[in-house]
Formats: sequence, C-alpha cells, structure tokens
Amino acid sequence: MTTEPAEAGRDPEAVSKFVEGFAAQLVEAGMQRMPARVFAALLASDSGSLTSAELGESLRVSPAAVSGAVRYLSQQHMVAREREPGSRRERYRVHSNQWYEALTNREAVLKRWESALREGVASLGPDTPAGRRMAETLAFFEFVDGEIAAMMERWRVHREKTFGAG
Amino acid sequence: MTTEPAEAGRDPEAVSKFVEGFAAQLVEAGMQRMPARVFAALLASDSGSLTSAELGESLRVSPAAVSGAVRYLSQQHMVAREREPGSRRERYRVHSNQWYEALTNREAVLKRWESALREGVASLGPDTPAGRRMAETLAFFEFVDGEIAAMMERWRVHREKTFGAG
DNA sequence: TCTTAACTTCACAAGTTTCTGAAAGTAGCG
DNA sequence: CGCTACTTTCAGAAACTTGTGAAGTTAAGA
Repeated sequence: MTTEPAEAGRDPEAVSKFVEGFAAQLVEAGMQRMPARVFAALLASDSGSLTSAELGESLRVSPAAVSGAVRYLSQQHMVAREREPGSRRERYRVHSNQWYEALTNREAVLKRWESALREGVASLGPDTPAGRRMAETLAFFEFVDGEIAAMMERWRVHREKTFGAG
Repeated sequence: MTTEPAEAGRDPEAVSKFVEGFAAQLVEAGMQRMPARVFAALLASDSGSLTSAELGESLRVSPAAVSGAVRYLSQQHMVAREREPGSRRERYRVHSNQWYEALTNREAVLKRWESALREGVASLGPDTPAGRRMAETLAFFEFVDGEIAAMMERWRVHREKTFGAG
C-alpha cells in the first residue's frame, strides 16, 4: 500500500494553488523557497501535520529537500517534529495558534541589530551626528522590543474573545 | 581633483567596520548584500547623505552596483534621492528619524499575506479545520496592522520626550 | 545647440544557492 | 541481533543571483 491520502475530500488543485501562492509571498518576504513551500503545505493541511512522505509527494520533491526544509523550520520554531507512536515516521506540525507568534520572536534579530548599533555609536562617538542618528535608531528598536511583548498580550485577550479558548 | 572627502576627521577603518557589520545583519534578515551595504554606509555618514561616487569609492564597487542598490532602497522608502542644485550629481539620503519607520511599513507585505490567506480560507472552506486555522492567522495579521499604527504614535511621543523635536 | 559629467541599462562572467540521487545513519520490531 | 523502513548527510549538477564593463541616456552649462 502506498502512502495513504491523509487529507481526503479536498480539491488538490485548490490546495496546491494556495500553497504555491502563499509560499511565494513568504519567499518574497525573505524565506527560502523550500521551507516556504513546506510551511504553506502544513498550514493548508486539515490536521495541521504531515509526514515527510506526504510532503514530498504533494510538493513533488525529494526526501532530502523535505529534510532540509524541516530542519530550518524547526530551528525557527515554526514547526514541531513529532514521532508517530509505533512507527518510524515523523510528523511535522504547525502549532495552529502559535506559529505566527514565532514571527514576532524576531527578538534575536532585533538584539543583533541593537548590538551592531551600540558598537557603531561607541566607535563613531556618541556626540557625532552619525553617532546620534544611530543612538536614536537604537532607542527605537529598544522601544519596539517592549511594545511587541505588550501587543502579544493584547492579542491573546482579543483572540480569546473572538475565537474562544484554543 | 578627485572626489573630495565629504566625511573628514573620522577613522575610516572604524566606519568601515561598522558598515560591514551592520550590513551583515541586514543581509541575515533578508536584505540583498549591496543595498544593505549602501544603506549602512548612509546610516554611518555624518551628513546622512552621500553621492553615488562617494558610495562607490568607500564600498569599492562600480557605479552600476550603486545604481541598482539605490533603486531598491528608494522603492522601499529607506532612502530619498535628491539632486544637488547646480550639479548633475545625485545625493542619496537616509531620513534620520524616519527611515526605521519604513521598517514598520511592511504594510504592503502584510496586505499581500492577508490577501493570500483570504483566498485560502475561501477556497478551502471556512468550516474546514484548515480554513479555520487560516482565518485565525488572518485575524492576527489584521490585528497587527492596527497595533503597529498605534505603536508608532506612541513612539513619536516617546521620542519627542527623549530626543526633543527632530 | 553642443559638450560632457553623471546616472542607468544591458549582456555576460563569476559566484552562490538549491535540489537531487546515492550512500550512510538510526531505530522499530521480530 | 539483524532486517528493513525511514531520515539525514553529502557531492555535484542545474538554476539563479550578483556585480562588472561598456554602451546608452539624460540634463547642466557654455
């Protein structure tokens, strides 16, 4: 028996159209192509999770490509890997209600920008025009850090009201 | 007479170190290399603006490369182009206090994601599990749209207090 | 109107990234 | 303890990206 269709009763054409379209947007925003396609496929799956074989089949790519994409996505905390009990297959899962919170966990990125700017202020001098510009930019990022945390708190409240407990 | 040093009295080594380091962070975050370097150079300049020739010289790249990078940056509203009066040179300027606001003008990006998700909800059906997941993701992005606008308003107030009128 | 400084566009070479098939590694299950 | 199903790693081919030189375009100033 070949891989069974975990997602029956859906128009594969419509699914594929969404997957490729959404992936294209992610690519445009800077994500690599294969991770973007894998992620979009998971997002469009009813169960929110697919096996490596299912991903390879529906995207028409090799297991190696799936492996690489999934490694990237789990490093970014955008998918979780889980082992199917009593099987040697792995499933990759998008945390429905939390994946997009990972988008706001650009914290690491912000921190590195801040650190580069801090060095710049120090080495060019805080009293030079360039130093002052960088200091203000730095202040902005520090401000954003704090605001994002507060925003996510408000989102959780908002979400609760709109969608109920997830 | 060759291009005159618009930025005298600074340690070119220190400037270059900052430029390359900050550019590397921008690249990591998804920006192309040359736009990142050009942008970092502008950010590190005392006047906040450099000519094409100055950029080419300090980054050691051809006029063609500068041209391409600047086109990209101005499309992203990260730099403005201005013509030096009485000259055929152009200057490229980073709007000290507003460039990073362009970062939050990822509005176009968000809008395209939203539109892709809306199509997905429609084509997979709002009552399917996948459709519901996408609808919630969509709601999150719509929420973020509004929050970012409010956040920038708060930033302007905060900035005023900290740095005074810009 | 002509000259010429400055910017832009274009075709291509060099460099980088991405995906594949094949080989190696890992872990259920008998 | 070995077999086998699955996943990962790796070297290399193919596709894409990036930066260059050279030709083309624009516009300031005489």
